[in-house]
Amino acid sequence: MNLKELSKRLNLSQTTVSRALNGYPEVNEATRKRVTEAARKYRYRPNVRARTLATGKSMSIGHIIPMSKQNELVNMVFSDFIAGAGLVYAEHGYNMTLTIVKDDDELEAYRAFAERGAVDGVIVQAPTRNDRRISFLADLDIPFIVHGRASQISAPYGWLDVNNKRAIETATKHLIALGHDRIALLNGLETLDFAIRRREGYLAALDAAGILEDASLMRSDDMSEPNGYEAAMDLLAQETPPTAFVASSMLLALGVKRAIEDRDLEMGRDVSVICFDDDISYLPNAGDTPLFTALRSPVRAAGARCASLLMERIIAPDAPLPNELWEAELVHGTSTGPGPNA
Amino acid sequence: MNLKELSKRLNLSQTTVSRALNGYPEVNEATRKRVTEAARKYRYRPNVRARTLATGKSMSIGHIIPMSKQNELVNMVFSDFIAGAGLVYAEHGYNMTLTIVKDDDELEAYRAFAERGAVDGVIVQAPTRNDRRISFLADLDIPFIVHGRASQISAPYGWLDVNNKRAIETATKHLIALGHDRIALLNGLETLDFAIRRREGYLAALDAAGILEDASLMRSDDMSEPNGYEAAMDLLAQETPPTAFVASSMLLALGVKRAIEDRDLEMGRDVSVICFDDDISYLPNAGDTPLFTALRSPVRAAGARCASLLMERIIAPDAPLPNELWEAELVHGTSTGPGPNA
DNA sequence: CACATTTTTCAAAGCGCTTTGAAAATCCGC
DNA sequence: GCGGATTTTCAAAGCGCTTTGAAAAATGTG
Repeated sequence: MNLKELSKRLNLSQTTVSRALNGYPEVNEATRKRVTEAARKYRYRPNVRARTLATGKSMSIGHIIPMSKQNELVNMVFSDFIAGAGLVYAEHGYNMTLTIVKDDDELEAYRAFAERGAVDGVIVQAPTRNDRRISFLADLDIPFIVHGRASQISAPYGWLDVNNKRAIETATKHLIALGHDRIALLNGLETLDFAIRRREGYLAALDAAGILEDASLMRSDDMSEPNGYEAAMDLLAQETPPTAFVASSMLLALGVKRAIEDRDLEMGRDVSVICFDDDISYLPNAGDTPLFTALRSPVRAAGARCASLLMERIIAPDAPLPNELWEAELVHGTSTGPGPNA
Repeated sequence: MNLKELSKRLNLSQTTVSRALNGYPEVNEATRKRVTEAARKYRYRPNVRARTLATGKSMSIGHIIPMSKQNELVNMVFSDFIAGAGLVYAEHGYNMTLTIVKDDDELEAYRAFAERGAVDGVIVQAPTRNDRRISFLADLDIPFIVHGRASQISAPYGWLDVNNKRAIETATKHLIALGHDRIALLNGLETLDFAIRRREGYLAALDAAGILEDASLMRSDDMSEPNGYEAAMDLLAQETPPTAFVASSMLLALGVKRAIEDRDLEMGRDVSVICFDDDISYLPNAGDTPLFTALRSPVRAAGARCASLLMERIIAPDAPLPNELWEAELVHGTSTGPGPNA
């Protein structure tokens, strides 16, 4: 059943039927009722392809997930992020167009989205320092919101970020206050902006305490459990192993925990661990006393908020660009305890 | 730059330009070259909305992710599944339309996809015993593939499933062979078909060994780490605690592991754990000797295969419905050891 | 009741492509 | 160099909606 048939059945023009259904004021309430009832009766549903062509809006938001050949892992954070975003889209009548691309094709995928009119806006995730996507999208003139920031980009753009530097600075200071001074950093890939900021936070805390940085205590890799394990095993095997770890994700921290146990040590007593916690729904660091002492910032909420900001940008493209910096919250778990200087 | 402008620039009709670009044979190679070059030069990209309207195909596959109010967790398996599927879609020029819906709106979301022509096919995940979506989609006459099966549905439909019963039967038999007879089952929600099959496998193995089933040893809940922990803590506190666990996911197994350690026991020595392993990329149970003894079946590969099957169905809707049953592979890890009867 | 206003409905154009059916151009053999 | 076959190009219709600008109907006013 399409509009033509429906309007024929009703002895009305397509115009009137369309307007009745879309809530335009210039239609008699009696006929509107007649139309909506007929629409229900005949199960009329406007064809979305025709509608998007006519309106010029695709009512869809693009998310592009790059998948590298080296690190085949799709960020686990991602699924919670889109869960948050997706619900907001739905509330606004939008849906989400997801594209998984090999790394090299990434920019091209954004361009395809924009120039072919496939989506009305996009979300950029995990920006690098000087992320090419940002100016690229600005040139394409498509609304977008960055989850994170690209510190080397000066031109304004809309973003929502966690204060990664302060979060990790707080984490590190917490360990220092507990009496640790050999503190390892297991960071994410430092091509990513957030990882760089986290390192800065780590270094700032050491510096404030007069602790010299030690390159051998800093690692940077994909934030998977095995990588956390490997790095921790390696570090714990040093002559003077670290007494504490700052991990950039809960998965890394789980790897560290496994390494600690493998060496017959106890987490929270022999070795302290603090991590950044994205508050993933199926891997929660929860309870009255959570497993890990952590800096928590829920990624699902961030997804929802990014979606809202994007919706607003689409509605009002000339409004000032939103910039939001969220603070992570320190939660006390069982993974930290007094260090050698306590 | 749209088709009209481009063809004007080239002094050709829209027909010819369109055909040249879409590789139709009835166009002179010389003009085709001229057209493709001009298209590149002017960065012409066909508008996807207009194209989908004209062709009647949306070139998009729908995935619907329900999010319950009770258990707010988005299945973790899901993100690896779509990573596999997404790449296959891309190869075929399709992309993925994702909708996150509250539970109640789920069927309606499928209907919207189908009747509004938003997608050319859908994937159904995590079917229940008598999943309403299957007949619903069959009625809507839209190509679909089910990841899993709905055992109470007799009408044919396309599916790809893991032999869940045999996998868990093998797992349980493995534990029995090791000398265990008090074996707990931590299952997923038994509204889901795969969970029911897994329980059947568990019971079949017990039965074959003449072990009486014990309802107090069987749990069923969301497959999250905390649920695994809670269930295991509870079970290990019984007068005669189980000496082995069959866990329906690696997250549950991780929870079990934590519980075992909390009770100062050692996994693989005091208590054995075997799990179903979806081989999630960022939470791998890998290495020469993986942490968990497990029945492994990679979910990303399943996603890719489901996508392929769906592409085939779209191309040839009258071909026989594909049904594929995959066997899980037993991998030996450190989490199992001899039981009391060894 | 005639006229101006407002409300309601309509026919037709347009969104940017693909595709049909026909016309124009080219080619071929004799 | 001519008629027929073939290759190449084209104008126009159509996909199913929304939206514009105008007409028709209803309402109000003096």
